[in-house]
Formats: sequence, C-alpha cells, structure tokens
Amino acid sequence: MVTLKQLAEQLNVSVSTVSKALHNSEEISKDTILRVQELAKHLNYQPNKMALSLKSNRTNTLGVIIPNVLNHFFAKALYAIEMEASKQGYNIITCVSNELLVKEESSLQLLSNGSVDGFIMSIAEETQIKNKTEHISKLLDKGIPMVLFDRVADHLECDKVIIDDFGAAYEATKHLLQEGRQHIVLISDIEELSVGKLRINGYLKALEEEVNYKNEPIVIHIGKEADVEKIVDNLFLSNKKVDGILSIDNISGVIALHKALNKGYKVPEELSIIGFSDDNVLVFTDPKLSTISQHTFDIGKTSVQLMIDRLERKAKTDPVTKTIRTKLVLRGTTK
Amino acid sequence: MVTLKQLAEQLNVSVSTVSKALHNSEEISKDTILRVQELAKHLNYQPNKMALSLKSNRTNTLGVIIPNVLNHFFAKALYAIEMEASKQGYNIITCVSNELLVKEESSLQLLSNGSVDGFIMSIAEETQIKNKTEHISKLLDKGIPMVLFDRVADHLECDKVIIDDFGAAYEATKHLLQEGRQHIVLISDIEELSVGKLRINGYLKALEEEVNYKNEPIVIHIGKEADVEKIVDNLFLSNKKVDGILSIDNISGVIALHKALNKGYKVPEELSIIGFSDDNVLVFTDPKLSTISQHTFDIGKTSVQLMIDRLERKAKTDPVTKTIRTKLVLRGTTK
DNA sequence: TGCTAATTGTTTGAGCGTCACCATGGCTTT
DNA sequence: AAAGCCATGGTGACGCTCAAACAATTAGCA
Repeated sequence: MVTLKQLAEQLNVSVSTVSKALHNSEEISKDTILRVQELAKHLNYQPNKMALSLKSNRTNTLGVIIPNVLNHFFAKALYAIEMEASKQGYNIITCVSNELLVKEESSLQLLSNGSVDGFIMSIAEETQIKNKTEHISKLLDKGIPMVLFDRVADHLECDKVIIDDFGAAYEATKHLLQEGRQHIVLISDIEELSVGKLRINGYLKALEEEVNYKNEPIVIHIGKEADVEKIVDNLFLSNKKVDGILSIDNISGVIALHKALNKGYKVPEELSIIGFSDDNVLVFTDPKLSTISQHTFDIGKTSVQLMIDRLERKAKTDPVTKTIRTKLVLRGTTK
Repeated sequence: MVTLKQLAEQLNVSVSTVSKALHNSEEISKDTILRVQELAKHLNYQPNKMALSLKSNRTNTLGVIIPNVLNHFFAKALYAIEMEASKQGYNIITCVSNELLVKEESSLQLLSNGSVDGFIMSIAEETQIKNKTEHISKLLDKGIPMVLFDRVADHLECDKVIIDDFGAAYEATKHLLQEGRQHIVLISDIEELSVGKLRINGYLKALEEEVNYKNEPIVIHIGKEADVEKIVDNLFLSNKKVDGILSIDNISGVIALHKALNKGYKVPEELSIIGFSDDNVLVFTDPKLSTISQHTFDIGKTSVQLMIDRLERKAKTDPVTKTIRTKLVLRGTTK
C-alpha cells in the first residue's frame, strides 16, 4: 500500500503538504497540487482506511446481524441493506446469529470495539424466547446506534423497522371470511417470535369479530424439529372441512398447497390459501400462491436510512419506529 | 469506548504499564496486573480494533463478494463462509456484485485500502461474459490474497475452490442413460458461466460415449428475461418423447417437474429428472427431486480455510485449487 | 530606500489507541 | 561501590489530519 510518506519522499515535500494537496487545499500552490495528484494517481494511492478510522473515530461500516441467511426473507433484507449501504458509501460486516443468543451476544461484543459505527439487526429466536436483551441494551447505553428490523423488542429504546404484523394477518383473515370460509386454519412455525404472536392475534381478532363464524380458531404449531409435511398431512386428515389456510411463515403455505392438491382439494374453489411467503416461491407453485407481501426490500432500505440519518445527524433524537406497509396480493389460491 | 489512557489515569500508572499488565507481562508485578485487569473488566475495556489494525497491518476481516444473495447456492456459501470465518476469529465484509462488473470492480477497489486481509469471491456473470479480469489480477499483483470459488477464471493465479462440474453432469447423464432414457434434454439458465459450460460439456460427452444413444443432444437455454415456465411448457409440447431432464441450474429442475406432472407425465416411470438444486427446494416437490449435491457448505468452509492458511503462513506458496466432491443423490424423480 | 506588514506556500508537531522497545530509578546482593 | 534485578515510565511508530508555526516573498508606506 502506498502511503502519504512515500509520496512525500518522492516529491521532496512534507507529508502534510501531500495530504493537503490531495484535498485540494487552498493553502497549496496549484503547481504542487498537480504534481502530487499526478503521482498519487500514478501510484494508485488510496488513503489507509484504518488510519482514517482511528483518527476520525468513524468506520463507515455497519454491523448487520441476521438470524439466518438461508431464510429468504433475511437474504432479501440483507440484499437490500447491502445495496442501500453501498449506495451511501458504507460497507457492511455481516454476522449470522443462527438464531442463537450466544452467537448474537458474541457478534455484538466483538464488533463493538470500534469496528462498526452502528448495528442493524433482527433478533434471534432464542433471544426472543428467553427474552434476554441486556446485551443489546448495554450497547444502547453506551450510545452505539442500533436499528432493529422485523423481530424487535418493544422495551428497547432504539430505531425500529417493522411491518404491521397484526394488521396484515387480520386483513388476510378478513379476506378469507369474505370468501365465506368457515374453517380457517392458521399454520405457523414462528409462534415463539414477536412477529408470530402478532400475526396470530390478528387472525384471532378477525375471527372473533365475525359474528357469523361458527367455529373455533385452529392454530397449528410446527415445532423446529417437526416434520412439516406430516403435520400438514394430519391437518387434512383430522380436519377434512378446512376451507381456508393462513400460513404466517415463509414456506408452510407452499407445502400446504402441495399437500392439498395432492389430496384432491380444488384450490381455490374448495380451499383458499394465503401465505407470508416472498415472491420467490411463486415459481414453485401452480396455482400461484396468494401472499401477504412484506416489501422486504423497503424494510432493508429503510433500516439503513434510519441508521445513516442517526449517524450523520449530530444532535440526539428520540427513537423512531417505521412501519412498512404490507400488501395482500391475491393470486391463484384465493377466490 | 474505554482506552488504555483512561485506565492508566484512573490507576495512576502509565499507559505502557496498563498495556503490559493486560498482556500478563512478566515485567509487571502481580499486584498491578490484578488491579489493572480488574478495572479493565469492570469498565469493559476492549482494545480499539482500528488502532490494532493500523499498528499490525492486519484486520482479521475478509472481504466476501458474491454475485447474488438471493440465489440459494450463494446464500448457503455465504453462510458457510461466515460460520467458518467467525470460528477462526475473522469477520467478513459482504458485498453483492449483483452479477455486474462495475459493482465487482468498485467493491474490490473500495476494500483494497486496508479494510480486509483478503478476498473470497465468486465472479459475476457479466465479468465472465465479458471476460474482463484485470481488476482481479491487479489485486493479485499487489499481493492481496484471493480465493475464488465456484465461478473462477482459469488464467488467474490464485487459490480456487470448485466442484467437478464436468464430471458431475457427466455422471448424472450417465445415470439417465443407464435407466435407458433415449431423449435426454438439458435445461440451463447459466450457459454463459464457466460452470454452465463445463456442465453442458459433461452432458454432451456422456451422450457421445453412449453408442446406443440414437438422438441428438438437446440443450435448452433459458435467457435471463425469459419466462421459464413457458419455455418448459414448450419443451413438452414440441418434444413429447422427452424421457430424461438434466437441469444444471438452481430451479429449472423444480419447474420442469411441476410442469411434467401437470402434463400427466409419470415421474419417474416415464420421465426422470435430475437437478443441481440444493436440498432447500425439496420441500417444494413431490416426488422429491433427485439432485447433484454440491456440498455447498464445504465449498464455503474450504474457501475460508485456504484463505486463512495463506494469511497465516509467512512463506509464499503456489496457488492451490481444491475440488469439492459432488454427489448424485437419487430420490423420487429417478428410477 | 528601508522598514514593517501582509500574503503565500510549506513544514512542524500533536494526537487518534496500541504496543514493542529502551530507559530510569530504586533496591538488593556481593 | 559495582553489578544485578525489579517494577514502572517514556518514546516512537503505524498513516492520517489539522492547527499552528515558520520562511520567503510581495505589498505598503514613511
């Protein structure tokens, strides 16, 4: 790596002259500026990032901690975050908590030594279940900026980007009710998560409000280790009348659709299905799955924006919570 | 952030004493060591990463550049890379080239200012098509370590992690031939990539070798903008006799399976399908897709290992190319 | 013409946080 | 008193920036 010192030696001027020349300082003669810049370009000089960061106490790097890259939602969020950050001149250091509290703690710990200017994260499942957030509040106390997205913790005082999980599930359930469905089942493998709980409540609320709905709500929990396909199979066996399915996670809607078709259900005539899946699963289903679109891209982008706003504003401001609009996209699996 | 200086002031000793005490230096009395370490722990002292990096000229950070996180193969590779790197005490800075040459160039450029110790990357599609690799060889010339995985460029002198694309496609085609298939079609949306070309050659070679195979090879190219489903539909319309499909990309195998079932083909009795898909698509198909498993996790892990080997070995050694074994996993779509 | 004052262009030096290296000063040992 | 050992302190360097100091020229004025 070429340094200012080396440039200075070659040009027989001092280091600070070179530094100023590269910044087009008024103090330096045009002639010198030219000579310096020429040599710098010729040797492909790049200011050393570490020295800059040490001096300025800014890294222009964001720590991004997501629970699981293999989950398409988080992959897409990561993509959006990277895009937006890079557009704004920031790099991202990515950590995957793997849904584990310890990994989340260690990632935060390791990066909070000046490696990053702030964190964008979505909370790990274990963290949410155990409801341990001291590792996060400790950083907030230290004044390290943080944006939580999707999976948040209400009591933490920091910026947040969420969707209206309750409202989205409520709206989807309402739609199924409007279709005249009388046996609407909710399937979930995320009931332990903040977002899962909200979505379930939205579903329950919608059913509750519908005076003509005669049956009890049915919520099917899919454990982590469980055989999803078997559970879905059982659903159709034990509950032949099911005529509406709301899947609140990424993939169970697709599985339910496949199984239903396999069992001979006519979709959407006899059975409607709505998923929270992202568009990416669409190529895998026929008819196309109706979904609640989460605008994942916006979630990522907004998270970065909130973070950079906070970093580049000098004055401290109160935490902001942004709610990204969802959209019920009706395709082939609803009437 | 707490600094050595602050500790020193509080303890009324010099900065260097604190530094030594924290490193358990022999020179420092046990008593002092104890006092220093206690306060350090109490104040949660962490050595400033930037200062350390500036001094040591090492960042313990790897730059990872992948073409597309939404592609499950790369998401999984990223996951593996992050896991292994983190286990070895390295962080990763992630950039997504979005298959674009300019983005790839700028990411490399931006991070080669001392931000990372080396790069792990897979080459963007545009880069492979245009066959421009000066931006990469420039870094290699500077001595910046680089590991290429999956999509590589033969003439670049650096470590590489690949699979035997030719052999894998060859083996899969051989299997279809052994089943007695006579109309084996290859579907691909990656014919422009190094790996795509190799896989196509493997397929061609296998057919060529089979004296009893009467028909011409058929390679179906799916353009980027094209409607995959329509193309697959057309395949079945224009070529009703097709009895074997080898999909060499991530998803076309799944689509072909769905379409075939839809058209009434009996799978695997009348038609066998083998994909390069990852396990993740399995939940989306019934019968389960037979696949060539790429051991993506190993690919990522090996890449990190090669990188760290190189970084932590003082002596320069010749570039290494590791070939990760693939495995033909026969499931429900083959006899 | 001779002096100070202003202008210009450049260098010096400090400091960001850390650590390797060398120096110092007090104390014991012979 | 010389030699040796301890525990600690000081310095400089990594690469960069920036305020302040400095030198050299030019302008201003009696």
